[in-house]
Amino acid sequence: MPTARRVSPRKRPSQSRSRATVEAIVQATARVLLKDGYEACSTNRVAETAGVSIGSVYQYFPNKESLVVAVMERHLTELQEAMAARLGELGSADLPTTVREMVRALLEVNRIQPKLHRALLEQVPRIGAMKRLHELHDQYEPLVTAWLEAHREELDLPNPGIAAYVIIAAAEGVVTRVLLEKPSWVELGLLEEQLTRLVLAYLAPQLVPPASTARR
Amino acid sequence: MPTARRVSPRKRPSQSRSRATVEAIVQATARVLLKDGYEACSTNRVAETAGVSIGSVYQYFPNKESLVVAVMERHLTELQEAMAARLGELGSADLPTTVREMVRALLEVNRIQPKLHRALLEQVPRIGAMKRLHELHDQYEPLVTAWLEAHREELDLPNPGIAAYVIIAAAEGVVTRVLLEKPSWVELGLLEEQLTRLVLAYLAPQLVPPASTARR
DNA sequence: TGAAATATCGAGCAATCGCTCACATTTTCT
DNA sequence: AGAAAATGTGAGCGATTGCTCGATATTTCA
Repeated sequence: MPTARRVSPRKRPSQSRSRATVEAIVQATARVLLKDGYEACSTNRVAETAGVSIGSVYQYFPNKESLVVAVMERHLTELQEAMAARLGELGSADLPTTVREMVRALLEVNRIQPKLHRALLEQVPRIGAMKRLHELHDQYEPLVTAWLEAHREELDLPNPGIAAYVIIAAAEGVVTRVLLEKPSWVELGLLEEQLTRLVLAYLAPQLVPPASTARR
Repeated sequence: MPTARRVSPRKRPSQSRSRATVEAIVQATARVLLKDGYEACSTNRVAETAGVSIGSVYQYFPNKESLVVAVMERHLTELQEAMAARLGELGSADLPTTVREMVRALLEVNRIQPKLHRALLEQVPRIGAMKRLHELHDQYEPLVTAWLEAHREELDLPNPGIAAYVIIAAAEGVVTRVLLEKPSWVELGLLEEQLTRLVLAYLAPQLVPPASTARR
């Protein structure tokens, strides 16, 4: 009888040597994804790029998809943590200020590894890997909902849950698109202005200052 | 000397028989895409599903990607035409009414072949095919910009071009996401209400009715 | 009618894919 | 030290991929 059959092909790296291997593999996946896209991101290619044998890849990753998932997982975790940190700093200022702060946080968070972000958005198909992206959204939602509910009367919103969903989806839609198509707008601060107005106006139209007052 | 080498492998179908073949191929591509996803959408599979030999496929399509592009092209053309028709019907009512009409148009248009729409959004990678999707957006933009410019003073917007971009991106972001995640909201009419408010408030905060007035 | 144009066919090629496994090497632990 | 555990290796399997091409069938039209 040969060595016991391995049921789960995935193993956890315990020595520092193997942790470095896993690290190299994940980074290589990101690099290939960035340089040549998803279709070209074959397991053999990743192994070669990582300077590691294909066998080693399959010691820690059960299949091809899990490579991409790992990259996405990392990136999104980074975004999540950055966002959580920014939201934690949020004081109890008035509504316009708070909204602006949140918008600013969203914008800054979306500037972490923008090329990778773009590649992941544009290239990766399959809900399997993509689902994680929605989780990011799902994590903002209860926070925003709670915040809206706390200010329910002040805002007079019929349904905070739906409102939270709408503003998150709208903000993310705009940010994602602008980052892909008009990245310079972010630099110019145009986006911050417009997004703040979009969200604030939806939540509390009466608090929106006249447009001509807008900075720049 | 053998038959002249064909430079472009794509041929235009001239007889009705071949037009039917092309039709069958495009429909088969859509069907496979829908049923088994992008990865499973191989050329051989498409040919088989279309009830046509693989050779016939390559008479009219230069490569695999062009199959998916053809499907996307068709679908988006359909959406574009529907949208153009709806926008053409737009009367010269007041702002809130007009915005609501446009939102309604956007929602209805997005209900054309929703399953295919979803499959294309979720599955298809590669900017090559995806680029066409942005063109749809790009086509709304000048229309909305022009409309905003025509009502410039009434709205007091510093930059109609940016405003158009923002509301289109926001609306599309929300619609796309809701259609994928909460399709029932569309049926309930919730989305129409919220989107109208989102856009109207951004454009003219003073025209937004109190939230408690909202229907339902 | 019959030759040219158009269309269809499908066996099969070269390349690549994801992935396995028997074995070699390094590290850990007693 | 040496056994056991962890890690690394890469030739290569079987399947599939996108796609070609010579042969055949159908349509067009003078």
